[in-house]
Amino acid sequence: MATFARTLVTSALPYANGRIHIGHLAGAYLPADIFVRFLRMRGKDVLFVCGSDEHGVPITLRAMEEGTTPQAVIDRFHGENEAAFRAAGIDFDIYGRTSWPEHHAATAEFFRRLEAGGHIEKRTIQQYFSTKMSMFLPDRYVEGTCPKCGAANARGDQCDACGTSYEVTDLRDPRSAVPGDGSTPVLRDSQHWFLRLDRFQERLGAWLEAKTEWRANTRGTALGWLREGLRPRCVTRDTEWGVEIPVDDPERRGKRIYVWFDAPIGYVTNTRVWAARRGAPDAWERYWKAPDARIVHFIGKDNIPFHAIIFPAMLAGQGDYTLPDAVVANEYLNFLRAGEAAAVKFSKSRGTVVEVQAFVDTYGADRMRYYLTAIAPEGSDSEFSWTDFLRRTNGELADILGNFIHRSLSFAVKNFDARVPAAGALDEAGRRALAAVAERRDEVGRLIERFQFRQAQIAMLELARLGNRYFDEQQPWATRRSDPARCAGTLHVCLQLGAGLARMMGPFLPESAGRLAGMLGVEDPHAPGAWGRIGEDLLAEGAPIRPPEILFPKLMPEDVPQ
RNA sequence: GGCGGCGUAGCUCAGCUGGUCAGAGCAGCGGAAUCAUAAUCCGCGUGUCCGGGGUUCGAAUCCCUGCGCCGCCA
Repeated sequence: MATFARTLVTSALPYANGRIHIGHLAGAYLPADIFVRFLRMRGKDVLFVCGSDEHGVPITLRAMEEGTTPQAVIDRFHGENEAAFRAAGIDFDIYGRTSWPEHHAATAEFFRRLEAGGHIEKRTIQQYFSTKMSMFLPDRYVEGTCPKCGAANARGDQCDACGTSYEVTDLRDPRSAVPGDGSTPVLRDSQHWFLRLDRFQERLGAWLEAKTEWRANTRGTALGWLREGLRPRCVTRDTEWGVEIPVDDPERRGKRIYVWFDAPIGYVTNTRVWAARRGAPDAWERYWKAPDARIVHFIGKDNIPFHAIIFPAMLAGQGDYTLPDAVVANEYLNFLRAGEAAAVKFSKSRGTVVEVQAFVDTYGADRMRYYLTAIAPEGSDSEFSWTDFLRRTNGELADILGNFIHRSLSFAVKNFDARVPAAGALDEAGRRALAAVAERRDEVGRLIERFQFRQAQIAMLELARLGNRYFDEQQPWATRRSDPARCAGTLHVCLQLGAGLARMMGPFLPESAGRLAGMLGVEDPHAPGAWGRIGEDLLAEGAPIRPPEILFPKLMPEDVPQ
């Protein structure tokens, strides 16, 4: 892997018309946070950017349903989601908003430069218009009768009954599906602006071909688009809620830039705002325009085309921006209800949503982080279930990791006067155990660099398994009387393993890592460069240690739903 | 309809560019130990690597095809 002077990490901007749930977290935020914490611990220059995506028709519809304004909707969910991320230990450098004036300015700048380069052009299309609501209707807000099978309630562009797809204009008996509307729409001409993706076919092709290390789902989907041939894509919509189209043209009235065009620019905006707040207004360019910086996007699989094709084309069209080095897309996390065979999507209406804030409030951030990383949908969809959550957090976090820490600290506190015992002359087993710390560190690091967080966490836990095995084999409870010096050496090694674990836990379990470091009296695991010091002897002989608190109290079956 | 991903032991999953790749964890069975959150450790896995063809000296790993699941696009 090439080395970079700086890394910009982004997580998909959550849409500000609802609260984030653990499926979102597992897909685009937690993996990114682990990656970022790891890089920081290695002393790297890394910036982690996210924020709310606050434009688009769904927000206006939600406002209509609730009898409030779009602004009220986004204010509420921006605040709630930012708080939820903080509670989950997701450590953004900035959590911005696409409603910021800075963002409207940045988006306008993107648009103008694309237009100046001939990459955006105006076209006329035909579209349904609701005279009752005085608005053009996106395809998804038109319903009618399927032109093929005659089923009622077919969607605008596809029939759920027979699976046929068609143009919205082929639908029979169309009617508006906008809440409170239901009228029959009429076709009208409409002017819109199109991004000439086709002009970037070659550049994107060359760029993607080189990305052989990307995950199969991401690269496959993007290459599929290229094989099909890129086509011009409409980047404006008929809505009053969004960034104004920066053209001197009366046709722009009642229209705004498509939310999917402006949302990824939010990454840029938020970086710029971050820089401005630090009093270094140009610092953002060191992440977006520097050849020695890399950009890494974390997203869900539904976002692949936007991050692997459309946004890169927009960046390429600016002239001086760097294209993403990696786009890391996860599949979906589904919800498996107790007693049911098949998992379902997280859905508020079906009562299968587990919201982040509520989860953290009940079980703590690290338990949630551990489990969501353990079941992360990296290669294919995966399932969340409460019984599995119970089993894994108890059986792995509490029993393997937590108990190793606890038995080691307890033993040292009781038998060695709460001080780090002397290593003495370590035998082969002791030396091997200590050497394993650096080996695990390198393995975990390799896996994180490859975005294999699930495996990385397993590799971290391996160190605790190894510690338990060592503890059992050395039987310090027996050597305590028969060979006190050897017993001291054993515990010395175990505590060193604990100190290594405290740091190695940092990216995955930040809160517990800090607590453990406190018990052992070692440096903050998140200190820059701390990762490289894993495996060094951290604990001085005779240094005081604190009586252990239980890191992960076990959960009882009645502690989880159902 | 087109495209992409996935389909490996009861469960959750590793297996990159073909040759100790047939594996790990959990569950289950047997045993050891008792420092510790009744927590740990050791031993035991004859699975059509979704089906069918093909390439090859040799394929879970490449190609074709069929089936199933998920998603995207139109």
